[in-house]
Amino acid sequence: MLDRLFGVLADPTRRRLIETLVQDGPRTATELAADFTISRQAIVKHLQVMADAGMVAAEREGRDVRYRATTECLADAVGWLLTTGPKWDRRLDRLSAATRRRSD
Amino acid sequence: MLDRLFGVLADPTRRRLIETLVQDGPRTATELAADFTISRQAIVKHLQVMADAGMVAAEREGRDVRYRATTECLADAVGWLLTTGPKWDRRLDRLSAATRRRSD
DNA sequence: TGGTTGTGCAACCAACCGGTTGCACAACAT
DNA sequence: ATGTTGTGCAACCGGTTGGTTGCACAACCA
Repeated sequence: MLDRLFGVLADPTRRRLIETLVQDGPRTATELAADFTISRQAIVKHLQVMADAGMVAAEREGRDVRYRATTECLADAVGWLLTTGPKWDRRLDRLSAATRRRSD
Repeated sequence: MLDRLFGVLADPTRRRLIETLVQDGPRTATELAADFTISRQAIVKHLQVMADAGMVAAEREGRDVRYRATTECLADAVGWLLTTGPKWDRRLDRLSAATRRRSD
């Protein structure tokens, strides 16, 4: 799970895809491809990897497939950073403490 | 930078290496190799990638090379998560707010 | 000095990855 | 019914990656 999550985050194209979906809302692969230099199929491949990691969801609308950024999927990533990080970096320690204090 | 950082985090062996170094303190490659099933050279390769990402530092002591987890290297990773995440997940939004409030 | 132990370097391998192209098929518009 | 447009699938390609083995060399120990 963490593997796929961080794996997605490790690729700049994938980060850009996420940012786009988060800022501009759900888009289809062909729409997204217009903003990128790579082909639609390459985009689709990325989106499938991302869907596999639980970071986007594919929703069919007639002929189109609209991809939406999935919320709450970063919990594991942040979780790992905040459990391993503190012993490591005092700044993260404070951040981790802040999380515990403000969690609901 | 983010690429290499998340790239390191995406590999379970590398995460285990980090956890080991963080918890048990600096270790040499041969020492580490004893706790893993893979060869020393494989460990060294991982450590080099991690050093390249600024997550560990290699320090020579006579014949040995001791690897130490580098502090403050997660700043960029956490930074990205906390800038992109908030628009995405309300829980991260609160966390981000907490960071800004408590930063020094 | 000679043996032991740790590191460094290089070659090699199979598998994976990011990307491409080509084409079939499904759905919409006219 | 026909043309257009979006999706899905598969093959293919070069580069990277995680791992191996073998060996040379440097440093410590006796």
